[in-house]
Parts: sequence; structure tokens; C-alpha cells
Amino acid sequence: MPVVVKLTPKKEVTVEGGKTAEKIFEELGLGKDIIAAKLNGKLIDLTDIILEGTLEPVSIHSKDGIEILRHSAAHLLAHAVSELYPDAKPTIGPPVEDPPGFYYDIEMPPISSDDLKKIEEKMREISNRNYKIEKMVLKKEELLQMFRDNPFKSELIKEEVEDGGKSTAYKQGNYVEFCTGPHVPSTGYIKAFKLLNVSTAFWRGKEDNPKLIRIYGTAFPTKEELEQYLNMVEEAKKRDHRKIGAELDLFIMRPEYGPAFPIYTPKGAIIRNELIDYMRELNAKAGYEEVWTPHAFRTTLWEKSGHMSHYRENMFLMELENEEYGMKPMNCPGHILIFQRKAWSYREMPARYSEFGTVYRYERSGVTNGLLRVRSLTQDDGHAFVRIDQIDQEVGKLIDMIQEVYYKTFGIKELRFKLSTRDENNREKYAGSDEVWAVATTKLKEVLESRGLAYEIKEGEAAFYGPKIDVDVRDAIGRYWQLSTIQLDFFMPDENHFDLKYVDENNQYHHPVMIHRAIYGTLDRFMGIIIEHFAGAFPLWLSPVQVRILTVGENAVPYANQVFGKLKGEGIRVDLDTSTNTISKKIRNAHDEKIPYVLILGEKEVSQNKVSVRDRKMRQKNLVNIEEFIGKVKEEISTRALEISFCETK
RNA sequence: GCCACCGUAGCUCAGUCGGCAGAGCGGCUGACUUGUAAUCAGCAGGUCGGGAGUUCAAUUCUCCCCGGUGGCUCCA
Repeated sequence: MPVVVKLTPKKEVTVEGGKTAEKIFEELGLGKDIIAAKLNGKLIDLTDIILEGTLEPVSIHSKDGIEILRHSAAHLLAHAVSELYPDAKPTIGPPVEDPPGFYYDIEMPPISSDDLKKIEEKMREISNRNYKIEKMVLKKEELLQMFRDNPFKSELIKEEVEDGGKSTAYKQGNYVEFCTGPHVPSTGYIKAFKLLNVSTAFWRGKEDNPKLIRIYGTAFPTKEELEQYLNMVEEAKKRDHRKIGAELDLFIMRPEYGPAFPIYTPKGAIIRNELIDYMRELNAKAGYEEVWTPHAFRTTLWEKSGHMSHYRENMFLMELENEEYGMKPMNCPGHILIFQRKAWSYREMPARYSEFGTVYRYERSGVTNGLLRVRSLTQDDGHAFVRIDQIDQEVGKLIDMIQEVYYKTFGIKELRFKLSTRDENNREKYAGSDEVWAVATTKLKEVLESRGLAYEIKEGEAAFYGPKIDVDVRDAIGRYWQLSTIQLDFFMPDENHFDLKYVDENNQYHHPVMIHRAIYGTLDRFMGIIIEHFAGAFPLWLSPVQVRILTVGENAVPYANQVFGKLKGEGIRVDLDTSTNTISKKIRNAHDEKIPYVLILGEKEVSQNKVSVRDRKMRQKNLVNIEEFIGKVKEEISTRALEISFCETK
């Protein structure tokens, strides 16, 4: 029977079937980098016999090929562990796309980083033995017999293989894996790999299940690619906001007095305040009225809002004069009190309140992280109280706002939109009627789709009070963090909670829907993300010091003072370095501090009443008029330009 | 909270197989008065995260605690 072999998307040949994919490719003269095949679009092993269909070679350099390589590398890891620790019980070990690599969860005694080296050596040894990786097709009973000593694999076989059905296992040397494959042809294909770290995980992610050792590693088709990746990781570590935050003196932590309570220094506070000013402008444009609410309330409020029953473990609570108080973990109940102060007409909806509200959440000790996960956090919070027919328009405006902020103003392109819906099998966990959920979820979906945004649906991740759209952004080392959020809430406005109302044109009362939203998410996490995004080289409007004046020789000092005063008078954040350091040293310091522009003032500038401008990208424009420079700088600041461009030569 | 690793000067890090604690940068002082990515010299700076134990002697070994990092879990 004929097999159509697609050599490239355009080039096809037809060959006779009935032999292995490997044989077919070999006869067509394909190289050794072919490690698997695709039959009618499905990945298979080279050793599979092909009868008919469309067959494509899968190169180790392709996306599929690399995934197979990493999957096989995970097996190699489990194989090595099994040789070194005969009692170890491998569970699952998948490839991971982001960050690129793989892991394997194994039940075994805890290991150290020295052990990791040993395991890696053993992997190399097994790779060099170049075992053939052989596929075995086995009946369910045979598989259960084969893995009878491994309760994890047995559980998987019971679940995944039908009674009376068959599945596959792969054998390399004495090591056998229950796995559907495909895999590289032999262990010798896995050459460029490295084990990265060890942690723990729970079987199937449940805290009460057995604890497993998770070993992370990565693998690439070539040693060069592996090296390149490891270098990239090293480079990324230099952008870590904790490192840059200390170097540029933006914030400090004093864990002995307040673990995960960030303290913002003068320079960091400038960035925070610039971020606030910008968002304040956007909020005002979007119809939000800024409010302010206290940092603590009696727990009577938190009981009414449901926080005492749903969020108590994360709250800072205190008792005073026999009354219990709680630091606010969220701003919404405060905003609800503001909404409740008067009667509302349908004509006045939506009502919108915003607040840069600092909230306090007791996060478990192992989860905090620099500015990215803290216990005191300031949200660019806002609540819109809307009629149900206004949901889509309101959400649409927020999506536009998110896009403007991230794409345009900050140049952050890699956003991950998530639509979190309720778990349809557990409806009782959620508040509100089926109809309302259906309408709200559909509306959110439509808003995303009408804007052509790719999004992931996260079933079961909705808040109990309503579905939501979240936006995640990556940090320097590739972890995703949630920043923006748009949450629909039918719960707090209802009659069992705050019983919020507006009256319609027929004099009927309705509950408004609450939209909880934050664009940055929190100033803290957002600052962490942009520090890494810009690697500390902020756009001019955000830079704590926008211009530094450097003098060459003491004769230039009076003139430098004059220029300094002029820039300061224009509202530019400027400082002055008249130290006796060499000009080289002053430039180096400014560069290390990522100061956008430096003015170099020496004899020439003094005598001609000009300035020489050098930017942090080492571009320079000599002897220009001060006014010209000031004009351009002010323009870059007021337009919140992403790039510094004064020294650009066209 | 769980597991592994880590904690030495403001920062980056060396060091002690148990015997008076080191460097570079930064800071201070002085000299130099400088033209595009580190001028030279001197000085100061440490309860070696905290507590307990073993020891003639602990920064080093043991235990407990605190904190950090990476994961896991959690994340209204």
C-alpha cells in the first residue's frame, strides 16, 4: 500500500508501505537527525511499521523533536536515579516548554546538589552505553504485573488503560517506563543536557499525597544550544529586580523587622509616584472617582463581605478593647460602603471608584518573593458598579486600557490573557444563578474575541463570586505573574451580603454587578516586573534621575550650577557631579546608574554657553543649545516616550 | 506551611580539615584639577544571621530558631 512521505511542506514522494518509518526514511536518504515520525499528523516512533497514510520525518531540531528529546531525557534521568537508588519509584516526567526542559517526580529520599552531580554523571554514562530505546506493546494485565512494585505507575495504568486494552512501555537496558512515547531511538541521542535543581512536589499536586522529589533539567539537540541557553539564563539573572533594586537603590527589605514588607527609598518612591500619576490620569479619563478608605476595619465588615469565612488565614487581625479589627486584605468592602451612602438611579450607573489602596495579606512564609509576592501591597484598585447590560462595554474599556498601558506605554508585548470560568461540575461552590453566570462568561469571552485576543480558558479558576479575566506577564527568569485582573462579582451586591441597589425606569430595584479591576495589579509587583523588563534602564519619565551634569575641571563648576538650576527650574530631575573624579569615572558611574542623559560641561561648553549630551546608550551630541535639550527632554517626559532619542542621529 | 540549598564589612566574595577574620568595590581623609566606561595613597569599617550544646578553644562541629533563594502547595 502506498505511503505519501512529506519531505518538506511542498515536496512529497510516494513509497511502498509495510516497513518501519526508519527504513522508509533511510531509503530516501534522510539523515541521522530524524528521531521520530508523524503519521497523519500523530507523533510515532521510527520503529513503527507504516502501512499507509501521510508520513513526515521529525527532526531532532524541530519543535516536536526537541520535545521528544526532552521527554527521553526525563526517562534517562529516571533511569539513572533507578540505578543509583534501587528503591526509588519514578512517577511522571514530562518535557516542559517554558522554561525549556523537563522534570521527573520520583519518590525517593531527599537529595542534595552533590547528589545531582552524581545523577548527571550516571546519565552521561547511560547515554554513552547507547541503549536502544525499544517499544513494547503490552496488555493492561502485563503492564500491571511489570509495574507491580510501583504504586504510582500502577495507578496510572489502571486509570489510563482500558480493561482488556493495550498500551506501551519503553525499555532501555534494564529500565522500563510506562509511557505512550514516542522517544528518540537510543540513549546516545541525549548528549546535551544538564540537571538544574531539585525541589519537592506532591503526587498529583495534592498536599496530602506522598511527597516526591522533583528534579529539573534541560536538554537540547546540540551542546552549543545548551550553552547558549545556560548563558541566557545567566544573563537573565542579572536583570533580577532584587539585584537591580539594590544596585539602583530603589527599595530595601528588612526581613528581621518585616519579612516581605518592601520599603521604598527616595528613588523607588519616584518611580512609584510616576506610576500612580499615570494611572490616575487614565482612571480619571475612564470615569473613576478617586476615594480613600482606612487600612483597617472592625471584623464586622469582613464578616459581611465574606472575608472572615473565606480569607481569614491571610488576614492580619488584632483585638483592642474587646473588639476585633482586621487590616484590609482588599479594598472592595470599603468602596461598597461609599456606594451605599446614597440611593442610586439606573441613569447614574456605572458608578466607579478608584483607590491606590494598600492592603495587607499574610502570605505563607515560603511563597514570598522580592517585590513580586509581598505582604503589604498597593493595588491600583477600582470598582465599577454596573447594570448587567453594561458589563461588556465596561469590560471592553478595561481591556483597551490594559493594552494601552502594557503595549504602548511600557512596551511589554508578552501578555497572557486568561478567562477563568467556574467548574461546571461543582456549581454549588459558586454564588449566583446559572443564567447570570452564563451571561457574564459569554460577555467576557465576546470582549476578548472582539478584540482578537488569544486567551486561555481556565475552568474552575473563577472567583466564587464570578468569572474573571486575568493578565499574566513573565519575569526575567520566565515565571508568570498575574498583574491585571478584571473580575465580575454578583455576590457582594446581593441581598445576603451588602444588598446594593439601584432603581430602574419602572421603579424596580436591582442589584448592580460589581467589577473589581486593577491594571498594574499592584504597584509592588508591577515595579518588580518593569525593573526586570527595562533591566533598570527606565524610560525618561520614570527615571529617578533624568539628567546628570558632569564637570570637567573646577572652572566649569559655576556654569554647571547655572545649568543645574535651569533644568531644576523646568521640573527636570537633575543632579550634579562636581567631584574631583576623572571624567571617565563620572561617566562610568552615571552609566552604572543607568542615568538616561548626562551633560558634560568643560571649557568648551562654558565658553560657548552650550552643553554636550551623552546618553546611556553611549550616543553623543556635542555643543548643543541648552534650550534645545530642555525642550526635547520635556517632550519625552510629557509623552512618556519609551525610548530616549535626543542623541539619535537620523 | 513542605523539601533542598544558602546567610562572613554597605556591596561582591575569599578564608578557617576547630587556634587573634581577609580582598576588591563603596565610605572617610589627603594629594591630583582632570575631555568621554575605574587617578594615587592612607584610614575607618565585622558579636562571621540569633540562641543553646560539644571543646582548653567554635565563624568553623551538633541541635533549635530567624531570614533569604529555587521549587511544591496556596493565591478573593
